[in-house]
Amino acid sequence: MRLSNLADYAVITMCQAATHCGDGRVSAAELAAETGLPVPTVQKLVSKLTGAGLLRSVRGAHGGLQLGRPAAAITVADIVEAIEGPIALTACVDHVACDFEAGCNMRAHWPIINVALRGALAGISLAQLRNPPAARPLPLIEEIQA
Amino acid sequence: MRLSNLADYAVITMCQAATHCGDGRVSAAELAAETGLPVPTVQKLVSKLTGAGLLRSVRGAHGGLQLGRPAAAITVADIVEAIEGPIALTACVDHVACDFEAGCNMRAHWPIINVALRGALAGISLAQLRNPPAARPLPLIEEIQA
DNA sequence: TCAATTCGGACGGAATCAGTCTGATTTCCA
DNA sequence: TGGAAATCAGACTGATTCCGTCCGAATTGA
Repeated sequence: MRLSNLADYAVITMCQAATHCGDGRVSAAELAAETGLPVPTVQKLVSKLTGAGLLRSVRGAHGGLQLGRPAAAITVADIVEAIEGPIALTACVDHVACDFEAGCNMRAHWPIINVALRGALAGISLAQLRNPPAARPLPLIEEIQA
Repeated sequence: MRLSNLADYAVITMCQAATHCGDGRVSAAELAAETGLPVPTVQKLVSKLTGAGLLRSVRGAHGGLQLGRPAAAITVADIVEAIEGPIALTACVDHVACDFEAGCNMRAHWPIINVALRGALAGISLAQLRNPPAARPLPLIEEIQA
């Protein structure tokens, strides 16, 4: 149920990249130095984030990285999905057959849980991360149901 | 971001145990046979579930297991927490120091995400699992924010 | 007192993940 | 146009965690 370390690092890295938004390009080595993460790890993250379109890389001398979209258009859900793949708590939602379906009535319930989780992650943009969170937290699902 | 297999199995096992609610006691071996899970695995699950109070075990001859509370008072969140510990996506919410706090503004945001996730799991009781889910799914967090 | 049943901890194998390294590609400058 | 610099991209190794299994101890009913 824990987020992988790489996904956690990716959020930190993207957050740091956003602070260089107006500075032109940033190298992966700079991001590593500023965040304290190992350089090869940041390179690995950057590779996946670029593939997902969240970062845009320019190779060659004086190359570097920049955000692929405005910070407000990048959410935590986007970053997590770029590193870990689709956001889902169980494999059975990925259309993979489950060996224990006989005694399992959860199949119809997991999508609801997954949507709630993804919604929570998608509700936080990179732009919001640079500011303190809203004073009023999101309502609880329990309160909504009541 | 995936639920561990054991947590998934625990939900299935509890669901099966609930079907024996009126039959007195059930042995772990019976639950294993009905769900198709390995017997030792079910025993391990039962041990943790009993420790959390979700199951009640009676030792000795003609012993067995029964629900520790009414099915309506046991939620998926309870089961998952019994197996995996507190529901949280990142370690930093557990009051564990994070090495990368310098460039990390996520600290204030994770509790919101965690609460939303736990709420989604806590909104589904064991009694509900035996019936098809409500026709109207829960609202998306995105819709709530709008 | 004996037999049946469960609980608890310890062990081995497997899979996944984090981290490191080396090679290929691209661009700028002389 | 050629060389050099800086970057990205993929493959590999080591370690951690997790799953599944087994065996001994404790408890209860006959």
